[in-house]
Amino acid sequence: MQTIGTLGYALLGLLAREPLSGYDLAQRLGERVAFFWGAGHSQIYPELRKLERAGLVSHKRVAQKDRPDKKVHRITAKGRDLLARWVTTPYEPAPLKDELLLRVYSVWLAEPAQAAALLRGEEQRHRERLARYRGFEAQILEHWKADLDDARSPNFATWATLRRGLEHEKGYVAWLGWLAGVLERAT
Amino acid sequence: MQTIGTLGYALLGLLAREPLSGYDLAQRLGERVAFFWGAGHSQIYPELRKLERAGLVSHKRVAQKDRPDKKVHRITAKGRDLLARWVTTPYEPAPLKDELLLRVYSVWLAEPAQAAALLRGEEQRHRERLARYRGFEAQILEHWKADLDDARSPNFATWATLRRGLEHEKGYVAWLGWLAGVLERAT
DNA sequence: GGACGCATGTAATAGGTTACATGATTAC
DNA sequence: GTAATCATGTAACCTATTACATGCGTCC
Repeated sequence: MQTIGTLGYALLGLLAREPLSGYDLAQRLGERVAFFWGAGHSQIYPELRKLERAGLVSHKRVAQKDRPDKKVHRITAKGRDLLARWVTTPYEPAPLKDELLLRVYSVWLAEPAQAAALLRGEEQRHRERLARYRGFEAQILEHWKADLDDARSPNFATWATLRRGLEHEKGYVAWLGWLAGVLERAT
Repeated sequence: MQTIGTLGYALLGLLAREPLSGYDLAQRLGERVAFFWGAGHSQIYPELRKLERAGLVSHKRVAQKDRPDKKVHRITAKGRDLLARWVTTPYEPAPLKDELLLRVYSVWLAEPAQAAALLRGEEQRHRERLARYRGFEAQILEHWKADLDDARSPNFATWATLRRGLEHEKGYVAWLGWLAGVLERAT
């Protein structure tokens, strides 16, 4: 029995909610769920084959009119069990990596005005992300209100991760605004 | 001319402040500066050789009594220039990866009590990290007060990254406490 | 004698990104 | 025709982790 990696659990976590094609999975890991994991399609397709060989997912080819065929992947009972057990497995956090913070660590060597411009651009990027997350939040509060105190509901779990994403973006925007302001005043 | 990667800039960023051995660099990237980057010694030693071949750092062997010799690395003028230019180079953020968030995304499949226990453990870990960062903050406010409004000072840059680290840990602790509470009440 | 901290490296493997590759259909 | 979206894959390369490997000195 081969051990499955974090990407595998990311795919299983998405498939535990709904059957999806490799393309769909790549969309979610490239854009929508991007506040806690990410992957490109070139990593996803081979990983799906691996999960299938391990009996954790199965697929069915589905013909579509007006579009190419797709392979719809479904999680198996075995896959669901493995995923459920993984959630509470003891864990060591990976060191977090943030290239922008790393750049700021050396910002004292750069022109303050140039650095401030870069940071204002990032502030804008994170404001947009925050707005997008607030949009998700509004939809959740509108459609899933009843699930938000039910720990057994997938919608509750989505809500929980989104709350963290929202706080992260809020804090990041505030920090970027503060730092850009300091650098602008230093010119 | 070879292009240098993010790890290379992490090492240059540390060496721009003070000369350090490979061992020292590994300490900082494994523990102290860990709120924005990380690396193990097996990655650091080869990378230092690479930076040296590119003329960005130089080293000098220093004998010590009671301890093995060490190689003290120093950034060159060329290295400092490259680092300063990199800081304001246009950049695309890497998707962030947080395995704990990924687990929470599937928490609806797990026993709430077990999940809550894992989260309380993480809450404790982050509380400790927060306390450590507050200790750094106290030292900075005591010794570097005069530098904190000088954008050209390395101490200002350290302070700026630490502020982000503090906010990150505060937000994480609050979120973990909230989520663990919800899961405990669901038992 | 054994564990621990200092100090430096290499080798094997796993994980991830970028580029290559193909092909259908729809909208402009 | 040509760009965009849907859809699936492979190959080459780079990055990062884990394990292997060595050796001195101090403390218990």
